[in-house]
Amino acid sequence: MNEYEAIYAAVKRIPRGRVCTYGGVAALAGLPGRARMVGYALFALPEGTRVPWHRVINAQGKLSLERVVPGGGLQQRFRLEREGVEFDAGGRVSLARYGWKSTEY
DNA sequence: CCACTGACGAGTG
DNA sequence: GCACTCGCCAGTG
Repeated sequence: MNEYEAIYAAVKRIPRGRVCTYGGVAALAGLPGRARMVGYALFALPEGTRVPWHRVINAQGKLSLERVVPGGGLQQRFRLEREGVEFDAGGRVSLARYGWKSTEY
């Protein structure tokens, strides 16, 4: 299994209605400290690959997709809200409430 | 081989 | 809470 697949597998473990940080996904994938690799892998995510990528956000509770394509974060936000994840006035997610840890579930 | 870039994180001011 | 810097490492030219 290459590192990308390991990352995808880690993302698939995130329960519905929860979110995980890039660093968290990296750790689950066995790539501690390689948060950027997670972002790189998700950027190169082939369409058709069933991965809940929208549940992956940065440590600040923001949607990083917005950095790449302004406006693209709306789609991610909609998907999360549809799962019951709430956003604050700043458009950020409370990791204290929705952050997922591998020890749970 | 080198320089630069990037869905990031942690530390600093 | 925000802006900046540095460390991280695969891709790209």
